[in-house]
Amino acid sequence: MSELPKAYEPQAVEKKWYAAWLEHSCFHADETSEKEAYSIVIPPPNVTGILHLGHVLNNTIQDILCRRARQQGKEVLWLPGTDHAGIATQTKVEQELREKEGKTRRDIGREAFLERVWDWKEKHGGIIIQQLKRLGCSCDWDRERFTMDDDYSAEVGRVFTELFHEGLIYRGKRMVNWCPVSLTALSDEEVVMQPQKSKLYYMKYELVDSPGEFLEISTTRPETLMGDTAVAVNPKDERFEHLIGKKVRRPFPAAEIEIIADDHVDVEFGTGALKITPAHDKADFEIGQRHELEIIDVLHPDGTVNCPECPDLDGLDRFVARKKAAEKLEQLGLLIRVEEYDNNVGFSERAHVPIEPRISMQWFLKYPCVKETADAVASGEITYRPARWAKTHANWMENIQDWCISRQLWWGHQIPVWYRQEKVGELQAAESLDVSDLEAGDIYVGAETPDDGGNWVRDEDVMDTWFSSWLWPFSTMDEATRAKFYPTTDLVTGPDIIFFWVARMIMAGYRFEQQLPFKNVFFTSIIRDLEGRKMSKSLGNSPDPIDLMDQYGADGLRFGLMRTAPVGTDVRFDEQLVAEGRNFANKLYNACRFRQMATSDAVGRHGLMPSEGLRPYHLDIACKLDALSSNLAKSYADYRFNDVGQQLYDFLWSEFCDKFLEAVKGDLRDTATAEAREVTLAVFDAVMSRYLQLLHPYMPHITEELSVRMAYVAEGEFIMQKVYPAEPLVAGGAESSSRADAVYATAGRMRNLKAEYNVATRKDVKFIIIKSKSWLAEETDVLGLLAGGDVEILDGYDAAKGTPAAVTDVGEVYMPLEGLIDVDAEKARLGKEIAKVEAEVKKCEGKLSNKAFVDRAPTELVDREKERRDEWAQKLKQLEEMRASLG
RNA sequence: GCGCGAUUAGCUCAGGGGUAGAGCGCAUGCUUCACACGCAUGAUGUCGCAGGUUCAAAUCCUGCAUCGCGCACCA
Repeated sequence: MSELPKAYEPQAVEKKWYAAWLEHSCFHADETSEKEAYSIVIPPPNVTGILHLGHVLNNTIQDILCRRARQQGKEVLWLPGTDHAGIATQTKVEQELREKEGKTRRDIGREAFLERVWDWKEKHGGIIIQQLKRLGCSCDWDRERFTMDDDYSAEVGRVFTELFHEGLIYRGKRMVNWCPVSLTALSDEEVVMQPQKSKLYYMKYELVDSPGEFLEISTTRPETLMGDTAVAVNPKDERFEHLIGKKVRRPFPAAEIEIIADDHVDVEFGTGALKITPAHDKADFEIGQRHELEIIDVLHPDGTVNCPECPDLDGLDRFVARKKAAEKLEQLGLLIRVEEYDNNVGFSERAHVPIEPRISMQWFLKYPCVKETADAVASGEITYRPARWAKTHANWMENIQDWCISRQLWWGHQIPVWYRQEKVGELQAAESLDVSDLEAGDIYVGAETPDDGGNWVRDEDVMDTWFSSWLWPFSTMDEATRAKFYPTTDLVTGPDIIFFWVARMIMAGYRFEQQLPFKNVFFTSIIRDLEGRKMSKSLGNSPDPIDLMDQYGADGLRFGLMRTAPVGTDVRFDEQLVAEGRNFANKLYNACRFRQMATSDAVGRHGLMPSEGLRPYHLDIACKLDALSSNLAKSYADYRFNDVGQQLYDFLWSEFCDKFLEAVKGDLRDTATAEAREVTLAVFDAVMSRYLQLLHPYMPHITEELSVRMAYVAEGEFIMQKVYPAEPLVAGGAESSSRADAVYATAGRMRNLKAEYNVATRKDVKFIIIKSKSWLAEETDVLGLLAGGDVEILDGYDAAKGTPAAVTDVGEVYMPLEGLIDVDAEKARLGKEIAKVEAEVKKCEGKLSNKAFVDRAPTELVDREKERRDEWAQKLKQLEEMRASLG
């Protein structure tokens, strides 16, 4: 080890250990194990996805939980896989097809197109998996699943069939969110509202009965005017009361439409009169249903106008048509004015274009087990962390609407419904295929084509991708695995998919497995850039995790991200954090390198503390290691990962390196006695071997590397498989700790003195200590080492006037400096210090003279305050004496 | 509109009824034989604003402000 470079180089090390873990099946979960089960299913990333920082955070947390569970002796299953991501994947392949061959999917046909998607999947599907491996994820890759694996697909079909026969899945012509780019229906959850700068057009329709009289109407969508079948006013609106039931002229195509009264109309908004286009607006559709209005669809699926009666509009894109329609109104003298108007418009989450409310034939699901799902979270049977997300969950469950599960795509699980061929033409022509319209013998729902010899055609639609992901926690497991590992223990995911995924999985768990799918859900933070913006490709503010790993190592990235990832709020990502992670790895590496330079003998391979020759520093660091271990357990119990990281950091850097290693440095030099060296090496090893285990979940690679190099694990063993010992390293040891702490604190004061008098840090100085603690003589060697000087204990000391001095926990410290003594300077310095201490005394006294405090605060608090006052007063007295001695 | 977060050092963030914390950055000094991805020392805060509860509030309560996020939307 001594021949290794000064700085830790993670790249080769990380690669080596990941390969070794894989080779030895360290990640494989044994379903026949007797050990307690711990399981997580990965939130399957899109098969075409590329790793981003959100994935890194999310999967690092899962890996930490899994590695920690292994250290607790559990049988761990982390089940990985990918999601077919219907729209995203299909869009990508279609785009490629268009760019390379200038063809659409319809040009090549369903079968050929699907072949292409599978090819694409084979080619690109493995990327994100490789990236997760690079990060160190300890998934059971033998169990890797894909949502379109044959058996998984079979499960999806089975579930559909079951729910259909139960009456929960139905087909109907409804108003859905239609994406004019993807040409498919979307669920409500796939629509994102975005504020828009729109225009509000004020126009007027002439009254049929009173030519020359007009009703003023405001709208943002003049291009759907051709589909208007009524104008609505509020029945309570006195302005229009006399018009209800009368007719107005729709300008184009010319028609007479009725003025109706409906409560939905807001009297305050616009002119108070609302044009009703039942085919192109959800609210209008409902009003239309109430008043039995005709539904005129004036848009094609791709968002272009479908209105042959208006040739100048027909075929135009909806936004072009909007301007054109406004122009037409103006020419007709029917446009009053146009106002700028800010409103919210629903956009397709994937295609980033405004969705079009559209009536179409779709499959819907009435959610099963709604009550169980709401109750499970409300009652705490399933724990949401942070807890506030439970409210979001409850909110959604209350307002739940039927789920549109069909998509007009090809890539996905095809709806397992067959129609009798002869009926199809009829049905398609009629465009009114309600299930109720079909004779029982004309429709078949099931896995295979009915084999009655008839001609059957399959429903062309596929299912929403989430309709397969909601089965993920159990459909990914075979029977034996399910028996051992279901329900899973933890789920780690983003709060943005509570509706899409988490709540639906709970429903599916109850409905199909009669059990909740997981016990705890941990919602990760959303990672933002330093300006607080969401990471996105278009902004280019999303650092590539692979670059970061190249630069800082996977361990550095993991540690840096985890140390700052707050519980429950967004994270502002700063690359500096990752650099700190790398620096930390380097610090650890060098601490071990230091030990190996002293001797490559692994004195402490047995991991026990020596029973003899221990000094306070040895016991102190062992005590602190034990404290660290139990404090980490508390933080883990609350899923406070940032806390865990911070504690791991502080222990190694402040306690182990800055204090312990500096204190025992002398023991590792050639000048030390063999015994001292043995003890120190053994303590180093005992503490470090455990510390590496504690750090392992956060930095798996470097801890494995060091454990093996330092022989903390036997040949062929891995730290990742080693159970953390139940017994603490030391029992008690508090006395040693306080003695060590006093020495560390005093050394600090002595260094202060040197700094204040501009004595070079490295220059050895002679210190005199009087009125010292009885045990101090045993520790002067270490004190001198830490402070950089020699320490002499005297009964009394007649200090030259102006000698720098300080009052410490172990006695009065003097730093005689020949030629540097300046009475005035020392007086001034002491004066400052006295002022500080005086202020402290006053503070304490003020508090203690407050009768209310003394009477009403807890006694131990008052006592503590008194103690503190006495200590300060004592110190003050000593300091004043020193100043007095200066004359 | 309804709901939920956040507001602490220049930056990123911990903390939490009883002495304001870390890392980075900054200043000064160190090529000290583990580490400059380092060591030592130091400076830096009306804990968003205003009330209230309390012996005691940065912390609990109420209101407000600013930023952010959900949900619902009026064409």
